[in-house]
Amino acid sequence: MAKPPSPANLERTYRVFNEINIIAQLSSNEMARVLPHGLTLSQFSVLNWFVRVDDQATPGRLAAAFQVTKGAMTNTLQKLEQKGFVVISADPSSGRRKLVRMTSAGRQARDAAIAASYPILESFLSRFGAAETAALLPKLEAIRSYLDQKRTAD
Amino acid sequence: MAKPPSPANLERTYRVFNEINIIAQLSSNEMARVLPHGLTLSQFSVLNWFVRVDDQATPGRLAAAFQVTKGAMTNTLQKLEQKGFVVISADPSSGRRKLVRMTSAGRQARDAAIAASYPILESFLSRFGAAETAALLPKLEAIRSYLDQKRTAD
DNA sequence: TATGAACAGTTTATAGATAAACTGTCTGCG
DNA sequence: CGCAGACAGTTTATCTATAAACTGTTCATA
Repeated sequence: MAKPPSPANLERTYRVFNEINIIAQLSSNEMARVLPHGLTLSQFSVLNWFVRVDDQATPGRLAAAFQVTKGAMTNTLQKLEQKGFVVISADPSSGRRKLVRMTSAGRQARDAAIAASYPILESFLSRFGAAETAALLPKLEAIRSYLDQKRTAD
Repeated sequence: MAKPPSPANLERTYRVFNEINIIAQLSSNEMARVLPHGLTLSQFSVLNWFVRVDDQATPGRLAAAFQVTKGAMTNTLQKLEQKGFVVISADPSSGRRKLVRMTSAGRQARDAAIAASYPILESFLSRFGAAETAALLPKLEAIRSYLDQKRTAD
C-alpha cells in the first residue's frame, strides 16, 4: 500500500510548479527584451537548434523538439521566414512534408542573439555558480521528460 | 578579476531556462485540463491565495504576489468575478483602490480544484519523492527572487 | 487498384501575458 | 490651497500558446 502524501508535501509540490511558472515568464521576458531583430525566445530557440542539432528539419520535428503544438511551430516558422532567417521549402521526398533551413542571415541573427544574451547568462552564473546550475539541469530534464510522457500517453 | 564562464556553462544555463519553460507549459496545461468550472491555473492560483495568505486584497497586491502585470491581474479577476468566485468592491479607505474577496462559491470551487489536482501532485511526488521535491523548492525560490529583483531594478 | 486511416501541416477561436497609453484619485510641496 | 506627480487600475494592441477543425498526402490492405 502506498502511503498518501502529507498536505505539506502536496503544498510544496504545488509551489514548485508555481515558482517554475513565474521563472519561465520572467526569464522569457528578460530574454525577449535583449534579443535583436525583434526575435522572441521561441524564434531564437529554433535558430539555435539549427546550430546545435541539425542543419535542416521538418516543422513537425521542431514542434516535437520544443514540445509545442504543430500550430505554434507553424506560427514561429512563419515569423522567422518573414524575417528572412529560415527558408521553408517542399520536401522532395514527400508531398506532405516541408523542409526548414536556416539562412546565413539567420545564422548571423543567432550569433548576435547569443552575444546579446551573454550578459544575462553570465550574471546568472556568477550569482548561482556553475556547479549548482549544472546540478539543476538533469533534475529539470527528468521532470520535463516525466511530464512529456504523461502528456503523450493520452 | 572575474573569470569568464566557459561556453559549456553558458550553454547549460540556457538549457536550464529552456527546460523550465517547457515544464511551465506542460504543467500548466495538465492542470488546466483537470480543473473544474473552466478554471485556468492563474484563476485557481488566485483563489488558492485567498485561502493560504489573506481573505482580501487589492488587485495590485495580487499582481505583485504572482509577479504579473496589473493588466493581467485585471483580466484574471474579471474572469473570476464573471464566474461568481470573487467580489470586487470599492475600497472605502481609498477611491483609487479596489478590494477583492473570495465568495463562498469561490471557496467551494477552490476546494474542488484542490481535489481535482490531487492526483497530478500525488503522482509527481511518488515519482520524484518528497525529499527531492522539497529540496528543489528553495532553489527555485532563489532563482525567482533573483529574476524579480533584476526586473524591478529597472 | 481503390479506399480509408494515419499523417503533416495550416487555420481558427480562445486563452493568458506584456507594454504602453489612458483614466481617475490621492498627496505633498511650493 | 492648488497643481504636479505618484499611484491604482483599465484598456488596447500584440505576442505566444493550446485545442480542434480542416486540407491535402501517403500508404496499407482488401
